[in-house]
This record gives sequence, structure tokens and C-alpha cells, in this order.
Amino acid sequence: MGRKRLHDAADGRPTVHTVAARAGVSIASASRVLNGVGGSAETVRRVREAAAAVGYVPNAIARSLQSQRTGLIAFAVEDIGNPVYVAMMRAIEAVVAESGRQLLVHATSGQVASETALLRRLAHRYVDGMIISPIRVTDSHIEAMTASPVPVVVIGQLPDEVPVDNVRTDSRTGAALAVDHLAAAGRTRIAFLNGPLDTVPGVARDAGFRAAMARHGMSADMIEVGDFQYAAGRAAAERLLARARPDAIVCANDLIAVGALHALLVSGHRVPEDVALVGMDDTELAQMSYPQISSVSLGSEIRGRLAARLLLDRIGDADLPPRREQVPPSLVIRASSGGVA
Amino acid sequence: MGRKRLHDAADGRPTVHTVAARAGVSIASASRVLNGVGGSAETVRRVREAAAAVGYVPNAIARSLQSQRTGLIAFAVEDIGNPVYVAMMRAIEAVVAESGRQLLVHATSGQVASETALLRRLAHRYVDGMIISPIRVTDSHIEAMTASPVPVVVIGQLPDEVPVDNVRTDSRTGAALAVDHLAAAGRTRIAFLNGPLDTVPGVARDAGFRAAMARHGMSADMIEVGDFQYAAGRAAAERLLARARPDAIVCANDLIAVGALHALLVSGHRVPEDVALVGMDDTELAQMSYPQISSVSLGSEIRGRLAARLLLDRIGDADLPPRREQVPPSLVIRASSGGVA
DNA sequence: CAGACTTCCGGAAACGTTTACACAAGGAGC
DNA sequence: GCTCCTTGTGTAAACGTTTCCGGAAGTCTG
Repeated sequence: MGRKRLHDAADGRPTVHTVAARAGVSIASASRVLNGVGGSAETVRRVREAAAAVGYVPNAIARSLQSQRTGLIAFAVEDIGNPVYVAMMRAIEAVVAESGRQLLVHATSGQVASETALLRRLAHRYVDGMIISPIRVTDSHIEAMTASPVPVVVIGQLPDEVPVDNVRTDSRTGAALAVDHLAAAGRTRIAFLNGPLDTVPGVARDAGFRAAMARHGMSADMIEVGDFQYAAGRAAAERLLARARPDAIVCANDLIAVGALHALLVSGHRVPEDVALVGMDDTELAQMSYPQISSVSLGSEIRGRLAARLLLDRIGDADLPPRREQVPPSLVIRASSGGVA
Repeated sequence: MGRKRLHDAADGRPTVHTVAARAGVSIASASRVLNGVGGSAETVRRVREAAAAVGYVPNAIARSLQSQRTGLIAFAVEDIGNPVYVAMMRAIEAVVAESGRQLLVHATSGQVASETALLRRLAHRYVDGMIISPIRVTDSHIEAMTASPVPVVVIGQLPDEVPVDNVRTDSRTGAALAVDHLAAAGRTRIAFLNGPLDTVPGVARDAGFRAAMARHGMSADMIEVGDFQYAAGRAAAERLLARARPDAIVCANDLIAVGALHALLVSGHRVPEDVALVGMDDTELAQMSYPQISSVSLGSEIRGRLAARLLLDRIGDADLPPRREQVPPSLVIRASSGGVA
């Protein structure tokens, strides 16, 4: 006794030293065999056997310290309960997996503190890069992003001068598409249920809605604001219906639209006969509802895929100039606005 | 020249050496100041200033190698598109955040290879512990779990002899609750839309349904199987309606139930008048639908919270005996089965 | 059989932190 | 003025890997 666990880690688990000692070889040889590079047949056999016997599991942290890579990518998102982020995540995951890396998701609950803390923590090298889709962009976000030691790609609008890879869409135009569609269908009293006006998408969609309404000569006086959730959408619709008689509603995302649909049906309105409905993001939620909800697609899968590619490119070459991709919105017409069922 | 970036990391970023050199102190002092322990007023000032000047960001990997902790917890889940996992995640997150750690989520897409690869990779020390909710449990899962160097907690059924902390529910009884409720409401032709029979929940719910039907003297001959997704639920319901005339449908989860609801409404059935519907998991989806869907709650928040606590306890003391928590199911009655709207 | 090449191996130095330990300086107590 | 304690500092050893480098042994060529 006394020499037991001599080469083990602090917690008693075997290390490469343990394996090497048991196999009667140097740690260099053990390491080589365990990584499958070099080693004579006999050495390979002995090391493999020793590793299996002691149940050796490499310590990835130590390996990463040496290799300067972890093989992990993070996707930080504000509300993973929103299917649009799930769609993005799936697209990102596909690209990331293809590169042999693993994707981790972090839900920030949209708190600025939490988001920057995340950047501070993960970006301290636990991951090789991260994709982040903030709905609010503060100075501290920007500072954290530019100071990050690992590459960061942003999905969403970003001030032009920030030198960070960036995939954006144009939800201003997206909101306008919805209005145009409803106006063309003869709707004249179009309401808008938006998310918070201190968010980037909130202001863009508000601007798009107002501009399109003006263009059609209609007044934008039926606007309700809540957050981007189902419950808020339902509540906003109830407030709206209590004070006005819209014949169409544009919603700033699909969660809000589903909430609005619920409020409409509960209060006996027919959709789309009495009130037409258009959501935004074109998530699976829009298809799962009955009637199915027309929705402005902002190309979430495409944005996810592009963001992943930008990130991998930058990991491959840190000196690339900052790039910027733009994905155009498009309208998907379904039953809720009088399209085909 | 020649001595420039002498103390920088390989990638040119400043290290604690860089900061120490610039501040004219030893790396020990620099480290102490940066961690907020000790240091004279003058030293603190100089180090802080130097760190800010060079934009020092600590390398978390190196720190973790030394401290043997990362402060990260992982939640591995099969399909993050299913709201039940989002609910669990939120509950876990709350507990984990309280302990000052950060939660990461990994969606495994239910592939065994991916799940065990995950265990192999993350559990190699990138995280301090992980919670996993597999719907299939294979030998390779069990092996990976027991060999894991970091604590693992399983949400879901597990063979009794596996010495792993475990939070389970009883979805067998859950399915029976649904049948009892429908039978009590006078439904006599009860169908069942289940998930795959090679999954743990799939077999449990099948057994529960059949047992309850037998107990009520009804034959369990209207059963359709798909996967646990919306599309499968809708397709299964369509198959069912093409060959039979149920007056009630039990669904193995809420996604399936929403799919079934859609199929029912499209084909002109009234819910609950013609066909009553009960889902399972009691996710927000059940409340977002119209009519709202009755659902068997399996206490996902509670299970998440318990799992997180078990994990933290085990991280605190690895020698604890394996523990097992059980959460009972309960029925939440809504409009789709004739409850209150 | 001499030399040139190849293959395999072990020692030791990294990777960027934290921290145990030793030591110096300064103040308080007698 | 001596000891004793406190406070601050620096040196160096960890943490568990990978990998560079030099040397030993074996193989091929002419």
C-alpha cells in the first residue's frame, strides 16, 4: 500500500499515467495508442488492454487545454419554447454535426444579464464558437461580442459598424407583406399585435406595419403590444376585440397569432370569414393550428444554416473580413387568411 | 521586436502572464487579484489596469483543468421541439441557476448513437454533471451512464439494478387515468394513438391503456402507432377514422393529441361532442389548442426540479447511495373531453 | 557490411490556470 | 531591541493531456 492510485487523478479515476504504468510503457506511447497514431502491434495491444481494464476515460478538458479546441458550438437563444428557434437549432445542428462538432443550446430567458454572462462564460473557451440570436441588442451585448475570444455569429439585426458576422432578415418588409396580402383580399380594418417596442424585431415590425398601412391609405390605429408569447397574444387580442372591430389581424409572430386565434374562436368570431389572421415566422405552430395560419416566413432554417456556415468558416480562418447575409421574407398563405385549406 | 507577444497565448491573446508582466508583478499575484483574493491596494490597481489595457479574458478551460469543475450542467433530451422537455428544462434551469451554474441543452434527435456519443463527449468532463431523458434505454446507454466520470441523473424508467439517480413517473397509470375518465363520461368506443412500441413510454402507455380497457370490459382494438410527433398523430388519427368510429381518443402525448384534433376537425367531427380527446404530458400545447385539450399531467416541472436537485446533491457528495424519486400522474380536465371550457 | 532510412519509443516541454509553500517586510507587544 | 504575528509577494508545482525531439533498433540498398 502507499503506492496505490499513484498515477490516478485527484478523484481516483485513471489517467493516462495509470494506463501507461499498467501497460509498462511511457505516457507518450500510451497517448499515441489511445489516439490511434503509431505504436507497434504489441504496444497497442498492451495499452488497449490496460485502458479497458482500468476503465480509462480521457479528460476532455485537459485535451482541450492542449489542443485549444473543444469541438463544441453553442447556440444562445432567448426562448427555446418558441418553435422558430427550434427550427433554427435543427438547421444549425445539421451543419455543425457535419463538421464533427456538437451543438449545445442555452436559453437565456432574454435577460440581458444572463446573455452577457453567457458570453462571458462560454465564450471563455468552453466552446469553439457561438451563435446568438438576441432580441435586444445593448451596448453590453456588443462589447461582450467584440471582446469574445471565440468567434460569435449573430442572427438578427446589428448596427452596421459592429464587425461581427451576421445573418439578418427584413421583418419590416415581412410585416408589409402581410398587410399587402390582407389589403389585396379586401380587408380594410387591419389590426396589429406586436411584441415589445424595446426589441429589435418589435420596432422593425411596427415600422413595416405602419408604412404599409399608410401606403394603402389605412390608419394604423388598432395596435396592441405585449410580449412575444402565446398568453400575451391572447390577451392583446381580447383587449383589441373589446375596443374595436377589425376584419384582419397581423401578428408579430406565430405564438401571438395562435393566442389571437384562440381569443377569436372563444369569442365566436369565424376565421377567416369574420377576421383574417396572419402570423410571422412560419413555424410548425402555424400548421398545427386549426384553421392553419398564414404566416410570413423569415427563413429560419436558412438563417440557421447560414449562421452555422459563417461560424465554421470563421473558426477555420479568424482573419476573414466580417460577413453579412440577408434572407428575404416571403408569405405563406393558408386558411386563416382565406387561402387554401 | 522579438519579445513582442512573449507572454501571449498561441493565438495571440493575452494570458495571465501578459497581464503580470505588464503590471510588473508575478503571475501568482496577478491571478490572485483577478480572482479577487488578496493583493495590496497598489498591486490590485496595477493588475486591474493591465488586464483592462490588454483585454484579458481568462481561459476557462485552463481554470477548469486546475479546479476540476466547469460550472456547467447539461440536459440531454431527445426532441426539444416537444414542449414537455421545454417545461422540464425551465424547471431544471431554475434550480441549476440558483446554484450558480449554467445549463446547456443538447438535442439528441433520439438516435442512440448520438446519445451515447454525447455521454462520451460531454461526460468526459466538459460538464460537471448531466440530466438525460432517453426514451429508449439500450445496453449501451446503461454502460455509458455507469462508466461516466461525471454524475448522471435519468428522467425516465430505468432497470432497477442500475445504480443511477433516477426520477420516474408512472405513465402506465397515467394512461389508465385517461381511460377511466372517458369511461366515466360514458364513452364506450375508446381508441388509443400511441408512440413506438420500442420505447419505454410507448410500452408503458400501451400496457396502461390495455389494462384499463379490460378493467372496463372494453376491447382495445382501436390502437394506432406512430412516433411521438404531431404529423404522426394526425396521420394515425386519419387511419383510425378511416376504419372505425371511436367516440373518444386517448393520445400518448400532447403532440399526437394536437395532430388528432386537427384530423378530427378537418373531417368534420365535433370535439368533444362526437369524439372526446385526452392527451398526455399536460404541455402548454394542450392549453393553446381550441378547444383546449384534457391531458394527463406527468409532472414535468416537478420531475425536472427533482432531477436537478438529485444531480446537485450528487455533485456535492459522490458517495450518496443511488436515489429514486417517483412522481404520480394526475388528470387535467379541459374542454376536449367535455370538461369546463 | 556500411550507410541511409524508417519505425518505435521515452523524456520533457508545453497548454493557461490556481495554489501550497517559503520568505521578506512591517507593526504590535513586552 | 527582541519576538511574534500579519500581510503581501514570488517560485514552483500541480491539473491531464498532446507532441516535439533525440536516440535506439530494425530494414533496406548497393
